[in-house]
Amino acid sequence: MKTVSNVINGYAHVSEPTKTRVLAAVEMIGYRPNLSARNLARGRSGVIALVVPRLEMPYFAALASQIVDQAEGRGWFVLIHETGWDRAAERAALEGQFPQRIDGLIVSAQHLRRSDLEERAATTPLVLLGERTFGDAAHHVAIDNVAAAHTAVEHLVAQGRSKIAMVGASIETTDDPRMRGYLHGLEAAGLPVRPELMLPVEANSGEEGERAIRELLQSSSEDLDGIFAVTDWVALGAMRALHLHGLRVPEDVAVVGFDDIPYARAVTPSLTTIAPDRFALAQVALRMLEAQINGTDPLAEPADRTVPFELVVRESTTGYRAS
Amino acid sequence: MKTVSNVINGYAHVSEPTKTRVLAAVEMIGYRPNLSARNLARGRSGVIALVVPRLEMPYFAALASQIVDQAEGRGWFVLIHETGWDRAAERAALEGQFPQRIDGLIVSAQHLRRSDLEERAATTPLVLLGERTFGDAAHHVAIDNVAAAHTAVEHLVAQGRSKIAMVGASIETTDDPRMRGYLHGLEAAGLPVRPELMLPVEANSGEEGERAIRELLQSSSEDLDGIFAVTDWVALGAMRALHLHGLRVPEDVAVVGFDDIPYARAVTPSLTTIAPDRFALAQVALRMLEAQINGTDPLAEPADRTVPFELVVRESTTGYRAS
DNA sequence: CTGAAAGCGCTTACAG
DNA sequence: CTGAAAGCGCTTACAG
Repeated sequence: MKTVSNVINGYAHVSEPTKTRVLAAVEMIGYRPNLSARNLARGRSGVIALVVPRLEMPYFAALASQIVDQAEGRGWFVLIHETGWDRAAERAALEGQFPQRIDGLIVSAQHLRRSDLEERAATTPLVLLGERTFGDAAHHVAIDNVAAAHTAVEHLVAQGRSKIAMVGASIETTDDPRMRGYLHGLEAAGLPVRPELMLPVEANSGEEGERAIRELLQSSSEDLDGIFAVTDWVALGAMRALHLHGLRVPEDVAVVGFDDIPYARAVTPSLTTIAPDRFALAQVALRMLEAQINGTDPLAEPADRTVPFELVVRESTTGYRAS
Repeated sequence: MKTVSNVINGYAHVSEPTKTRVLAAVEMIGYRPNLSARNLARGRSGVIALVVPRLEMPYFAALASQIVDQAEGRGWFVLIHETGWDRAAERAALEGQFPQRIDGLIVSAQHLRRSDLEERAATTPLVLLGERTFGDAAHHVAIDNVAAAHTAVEHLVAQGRSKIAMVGASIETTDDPRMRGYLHGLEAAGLPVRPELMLPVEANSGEEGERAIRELLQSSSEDLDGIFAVTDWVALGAMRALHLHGLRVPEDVAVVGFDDIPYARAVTPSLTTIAPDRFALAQVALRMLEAQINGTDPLAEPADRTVPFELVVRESTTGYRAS
């Protein structure tokens, strides 16, 4: 019994011939472990939860797709749970209020604050995703958002743009990393910071992006030639406002988005954007979770980990090529 | 023991006072059943698989989102599995080759044939989703695709369009329901069928949609004024080709898509499309699966079920309204 | 290195 | 209507 278990679980201390015999038997009868039983015996559920605002949003769908794939390899199931951008729902998820016991939790938080994490009662292993960092309050994985935003602005400057607006929901927060990257980018190019081009919106939606740009264009100062949108979705809205105002992309105004959702390459003009390395994001998040669950490094402090990103240049900044 | 179990599972034959006492105790100690143990005892895994080509595609993400939500209410987990549009992967999924035992299977098939179902060895309860029907070879849920395509064409005709192309991957199949709806639509309007406007593509992708329309425009007969695309994704590609050719949507050519993915309302112009009732789709699929799993109607023949759809009219057919 | 035994938390005949 | 007992398929000290 124990020997077979040792072989199945890849533990040491099994003689080579015995191992071979066990494996042959496994092969012959087509044995596959019953995960319910294993989890019952181990006191685990075998399930991790992935909490996202809305699975329907392509960025989260793509992320979920990566996590599902990679979790499968570890014998974990992924319970996908949606918060609908609601802070209360995010806090509830933090406390592990699921219809099923959960071994770990990956949360893509939108509204969570540091205090939410400090007040957290649940001890379920947790990894946070997303733009905001929480210092040592939780394990966290993301791209370097400051550098990414800087890169986006740098690219706009390289296209000869100098009046570059930024649109996004988190813009009023002084320490928002993407805004800091935007400011660094302007500074590095020797461009002045123009507060009237910093456009905060209620939410990172297409509707809000459209409204922000429309209002800017309708106001007196119409002289912008570049837009950095904090998500592709916002960028699509911005492009709609430009179009309705009779401005061409990129001839009049160049646009850069963020996320590289599938539609970024399907729209006309296709969208230049920041593409996070989603595979790495999923991989690192799962590793951090695994380490916590197995207690591999129980003393390890919560850490911020960074994964690569890439600027994908498309038509919204460089125009149409001959086809 | 048995009594508590009866109460928890909502079985009959428990006296009212006893029931109240049990429930009070449950409440007090915060008892929640351990699903691993329950499933082990019941000989189930508590997991159903949802097989889709690619979760990243917004249509499937939206569908998955519905199914995940509604499955949760039944105490089921959803294992999401991707086939990458590969027929072999779809067949493998049919045989239940998962890393975990599965109680049931919902498959959104792209390339499956009737023979694949007839040859199926696995007996895991199965519900198929998608355009194609399989007669009595399997349980199946979908919208009435013939009627939906007919509605799309009818709408184009109502906008004064008469030279209406259809673009899609399944178009060469004579019995493709959307093509039949397209033909009915033309016939009902007294319009001639013009084979040169029926554009088959390799896959329902943006790239293919774009290529098909570009080639049509480059050929001699340039006189089209309407396009019915079998998916929104294909429609986006078609709009790109029109744009690059200097044609305006909808002034020169009106476009109708299919699926109502989130981006249909974010693009410029926003896309008129067929919106399947996704909630109903998920609901019916789960009910059919549940009936099979519980053997509620073991004698029931596999059945085709239909759920509602709706035409959502947007700018790609009626133009921009004053904002 | 390996076997026998207990136990994980449920469900389900089986008595009563 | 309700309790005692066995069993679901694993894992894990515990002997040897």
